[in-house]
Amino acid sequence: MELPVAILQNTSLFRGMTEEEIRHLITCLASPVRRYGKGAFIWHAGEKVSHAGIVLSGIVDAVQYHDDGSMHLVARQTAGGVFGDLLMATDQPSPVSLQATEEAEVLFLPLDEILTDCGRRCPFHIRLRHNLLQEAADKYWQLHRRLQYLSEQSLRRRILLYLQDCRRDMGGSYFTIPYTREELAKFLGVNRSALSRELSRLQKEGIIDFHRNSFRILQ
Amino acid sequence: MELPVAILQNTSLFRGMTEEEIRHLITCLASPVRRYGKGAFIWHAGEKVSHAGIVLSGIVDAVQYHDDGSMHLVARQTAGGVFGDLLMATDQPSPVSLQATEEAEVLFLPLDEILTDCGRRCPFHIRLRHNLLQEAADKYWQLHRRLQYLSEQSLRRRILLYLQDCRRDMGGSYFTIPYTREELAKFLGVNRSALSRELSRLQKEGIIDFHRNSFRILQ
DNA sequence: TCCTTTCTGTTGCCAAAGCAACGGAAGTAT
DNA sequence: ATACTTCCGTTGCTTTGGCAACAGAAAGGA
Repeated sequence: MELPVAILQNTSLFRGMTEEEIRHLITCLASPVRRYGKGAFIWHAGEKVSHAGIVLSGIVDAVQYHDDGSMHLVARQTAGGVFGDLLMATDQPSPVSLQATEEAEVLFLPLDEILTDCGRRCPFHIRLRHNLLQEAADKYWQLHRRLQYLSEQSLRRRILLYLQDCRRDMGGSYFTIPYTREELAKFLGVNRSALSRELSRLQKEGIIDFHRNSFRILQ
Repeated sequence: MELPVAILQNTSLFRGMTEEEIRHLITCLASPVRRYGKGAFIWHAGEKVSHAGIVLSGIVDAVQYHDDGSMHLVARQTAGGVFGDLLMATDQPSPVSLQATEEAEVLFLPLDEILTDCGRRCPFHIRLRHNLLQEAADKYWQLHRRLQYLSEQSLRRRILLYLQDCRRDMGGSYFTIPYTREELAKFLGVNRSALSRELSRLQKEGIIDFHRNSFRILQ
């Protein structure tokens, strides 16, 4: 297939490279592209992973199946998203399964080839490693932030902390959040109706203003 | 000072290298060693970080100071521990401060030199990069696991999930946990007395057995 | 050994939040 | 326009777990 190099330029791993450099690199790495049907598993939980994947099209989810049969969405990647970067680097078996929630095309990058110098001394190889490390670090701090929300003891403080972070990230007094109420409740680890109730209280008390997904912090 | 290469051999970053290789590498990287007095700050929150640090002696804590003046311990490293690995890799300013809780000696490794080939083509340079990525990934999944505890809605399930993981990690029906009650409560994000109460209930119901830090899961 | 400090378990009270159920609003397909 | 589905706010009831205070056990120092 024809590689959509334009998509790759906007991925975290290939950021800052020219189309030509990316083509060169993918040749160096001998990266295969695979297609997965809707619902197909890319890796199962418990396996060891040796590649990272870049989603070229479709949706790839990291999911966790619990003992009681319930399943939990850990992360979702769409076109341009990277997965497996934090799995291939560890010796541990994967705690999550990777599944194509919609039919998906994936470009795989083998860890060994990323780390090793390919012998042609491509300078973007260094850049790739830097980008990979950055991707891992960014994901770490993202998780760290979520952990801070869950560490707040009161629902009110969870909400306010989250909204303040949102405002800071998006800059501007009005901002929108990327979740439905149900999703936000799950993200903050609380009951949906309790979340709605507390949001209403905050609005009554003049601390925030909101409608649906649009929010504003008043004080 | 004389570098304690023996300590370094047991660190995650230099794992799998001979003493000689480590010496060579440290020369390559031109890694400085610094000493910090008790309470001294290594980095302040908000700064950008360009080095990782290996603790040679003493204690280095990653802490977070809240608006209300309270402070929160995020991570602690003692001799052989690595910090800053996940800070230097991101463009974001550091969300935590690094502080020497006890007088400490630290070996610093500059990110640029880790990523770049030093020109002498040392093969352990590759190994170092691999170890660094692995360290980052391991820390990520550790955080992920903690997040799973906090995502459990009931105290009972948090406790059981944690204890089951402990048993799995330590292998054997009896196991000990590395926290006091107070610390465990904070780790699981619950009130200490509520934790004690639930532990007692679990014991009364014959689900677990414990005394102080020694635990056993009965069913 | 004795004193002091820290750690742990226990209990009563109460507020915060989970749960379930309902109804209206918004969005989508026919 | 209508029917249907999803999303959101509201409310009453109930439970969980936070909080405070106390007492006994363990640990550490003089």
